[in-house]
Parts: sequence; structure tokens; C-alpha cells
Amino acid sequence: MGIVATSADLRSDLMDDLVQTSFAVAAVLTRVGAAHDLSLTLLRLLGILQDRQPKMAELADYLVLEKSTVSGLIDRAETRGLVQRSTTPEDGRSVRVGLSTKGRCLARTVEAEIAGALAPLTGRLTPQDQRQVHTLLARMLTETAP
Amino acid sequence: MGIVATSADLRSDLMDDLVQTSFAVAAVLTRVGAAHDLSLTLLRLLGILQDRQPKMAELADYLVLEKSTVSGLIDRAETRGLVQRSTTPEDGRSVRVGLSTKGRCLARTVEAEIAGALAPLTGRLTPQDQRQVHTLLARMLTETAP
DNA sequence: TATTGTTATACTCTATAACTATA
DNA sequence: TATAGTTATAGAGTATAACAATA
Repeated sequence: MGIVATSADLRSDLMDDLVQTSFAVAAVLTRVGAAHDLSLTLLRLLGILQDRQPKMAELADYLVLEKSTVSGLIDRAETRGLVQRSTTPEDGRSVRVGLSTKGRCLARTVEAEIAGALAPLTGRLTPQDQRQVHTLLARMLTETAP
Repeated sequence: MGIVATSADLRSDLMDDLVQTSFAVAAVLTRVGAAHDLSLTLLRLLGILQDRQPKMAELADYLVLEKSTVSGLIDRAETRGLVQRSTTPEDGRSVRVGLSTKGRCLARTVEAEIAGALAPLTGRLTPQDQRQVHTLLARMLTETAP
């Protein structure tokens, strides 16, 4: 087997790992979320809103969803008292979304539970290896300049 | 900062990476799947059926879904000509599911497209680093003995 | 006229509960 | 009676298209 073939196999193995990792982590997130009646999408929403109070259109960008989809999502989250819509003074059309106190509290709780649920996986690596994976995954996730 | 705190931060950073990686890969899979009218779940289904002809109940186990959910899933996949149901001789109640020729062809196509779509990410790492991540992720995904 | 967001509609995905057929 | 699978029903998530309000 030549150099080229070896490289292809390597990349293919890595891709399998990435897909498997993606599903494994998604399964954990789904399970933890379900315990609080939160879908993966609502989980992401809470995560995003922890650092921002975006407008609906920005939220659609973050989530890579249609604005109509986000409208429904926020409708349900608002009904449950997790988020609040507010108008913006600078533009009468815009709507800004933010976490309610209840939503913020839930976001923190869920975050901690996710950390706990992922610990058994990360715990299979030594601290050095954890650092190594962290460094390499972070590099892989870095946006390349357009 | 002491040893314990450092370890906690390390693990937390790694968890963020894992969650981000999961979403990034899921986004790629969703995009590639959408080009062929395949949801993430149907994508997983095709992947699973490439190596197996499971019964409905086994499929539900693989996918971690209710059997009624799998019934609907297979209904739609069968309508599209991607899979076939067949009865088993040993048990008149069981139904075995397998890929059709069309489904197998689609599975291969999509697999290649996913590899291509993930290449920009893995390509940010040197071959040595790719091997390293592969080794460590594989270790992390390994089931620990119960 | 262009934009921001919502509403109407339709389909997929998902679960629970009730059902059919076989064991 | 228990098991394998399907059907009925309901709700969340999603997109497309049409709409209202503001710019």
C-alpha cells in the first residue's frame, strides 16, 4: 500500500471517528435535554442565548434555520417562560430575544448535566491526551479565512 | 490555580470542543443529506443497513428510537425505493430490512460526499495530527466493559 | 420598494397507546 | 400470555409561500 492510499485511509478513519463522535455526543445531549423536555434545537438555543440577545434574523443565522422556523421555536420557548421577546428602539420591525431568569437557570443546570454526562467519555483519556485532543479539535474547528 | 482546577478547566474545554464538533459535523451531514432529501435519521439508517439486514426491533435499538417510529421511517424509505422489507422464515412476526440496489447506490454516493465535505476540516491537521486525533477519539469512543 | 418578522400550510420525526398476528 | 410489528393520534421541528408592519 502506497503513501497516497495510506493517507486516504487515515483521513477516512478520522472521518468515521468524527461522525461517530458527533452521534455519540448528540445522543448524550438528546438524553440530557429530554430530561428537561428540551430538543437538541432548544438546547442549542439556550446555549446561544447565554452569551447574546440576538434579533430573530441573527438567531436564524446562528441556528442555520429559516426565520419562520425560529418564530415557532421562540413561540414555544416563550410559552414555557424560557425566553422573552422585546422590541428594539432603533428599528420598529426588529425583535430581540433574551433568556428569562428561568431560562438562564435552566441553561446553567443543563450545562452542568451535560458536562457530567460527557465526563465518562473524556475520562477515558489521560489529562495529557485530553489536552492534545482539545488542541487539535480546536484547530480543526477554526474557521479558515475566506 | 491548583491541579484540580486546572483539570476541570481542561475537561470543560474538551467538552466544549466535543459539543462544537458534534454540531459542526451534524451540520455537514444535514447539508449533504438535504441535497438528497435525506434527514439525519435516514442518513444513519442507510449507514446502518450497509453492514446489516436487521429486524425492525434491532433497528430500533441501533437508532435508539421507538419501534413505531422505525415503522414510519421504513415506510417512507420503502416508498422511495431505498429499502425493502422481507419476512423471515423462522418467525412469522419478524420483518427484516435491507437496502435496495437504489438504496445501496445512494448510500455509497452520500458516503463519498460526506467524506468530501469533511475534508476541509480534517485537512487543517497534518497527517501526524490526524493520526493522533484518530487514535484518541477511537479510544474515547470505545465502550468500557460494563 | 426592501426589510423584519409572523402566519398558513404541509411534511418529517418522534412518542404513547391501542391494535393485529404469530409464538 | 407474551412478543413483533403496525396503526392511530398528537406534538415538535422544519421549509415554502404569502402576509403585515416598518423603513
